Amino acid sequence: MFAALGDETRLALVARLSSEGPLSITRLTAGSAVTRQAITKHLDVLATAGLVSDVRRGRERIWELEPEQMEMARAYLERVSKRWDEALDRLKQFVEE
Amino acid sequence: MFAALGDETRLALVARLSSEGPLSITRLTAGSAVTRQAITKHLDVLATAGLVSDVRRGRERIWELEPEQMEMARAYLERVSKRWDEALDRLKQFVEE
DNA sequence: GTCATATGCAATGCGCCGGTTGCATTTTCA
DNA sequence: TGAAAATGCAACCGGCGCATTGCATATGAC
Repeated sequence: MFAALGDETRLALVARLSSEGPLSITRLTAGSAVTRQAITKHLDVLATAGLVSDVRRGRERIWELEPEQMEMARAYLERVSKRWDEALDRLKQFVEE
Repeated sequence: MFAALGDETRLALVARLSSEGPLSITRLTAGSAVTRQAITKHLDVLATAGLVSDVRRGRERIWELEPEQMEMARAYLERVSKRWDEALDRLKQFVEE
């Protein structure tokens, strides 16, 4: 899932969905430099990572964000940083004794 | 920097440094399935992303975490989720009016 | 000084990822 | 119904990312 966010185009898609709300594929393509097919593939990758989901509406396909997964990633990074800080504290204590 | 975290091996390295503290290359290699050279390259990638840093000590090279960058990533994810929630609230209000 | 340990450097190989192109399919609207 | 709009499907391709191997270099221990 970090891998999914690790591509410039995909991160841009997430950012756009975040600020502009649910959008169709063509709308998303209009704001990007690459082909509609490329956008579709990127959206599929994001969907596999659980970061977005889609809903059919007529002949178009509306994509929206799915913030739960990002929340998990956020919490993970927080845990790692915290464990590291604690480890450094222990190290400091050990040196000072 | 999400790309840096988006590789299994690299994320494992970050996790190990987080829990076990500063480690040398050979120590890190011992816990992994791949070659020392692969580990070195992964550490270089993480360093370029600002996630780790190294210090020479005698003939070995000690790597440690650099949590500031991870904190920035954490904050970014938080902002994105928040903006999204606000966007949905606005949408809901709009529909209800 | 010599040997083992820890790391550095370089060349190579291969698979996957990101992107495109061409065409088919579905849905809307006049 | 028929044309245009939105999307789906499939094949193809170039490059970069991950990993390995072989050898060179530096450092510590005896």
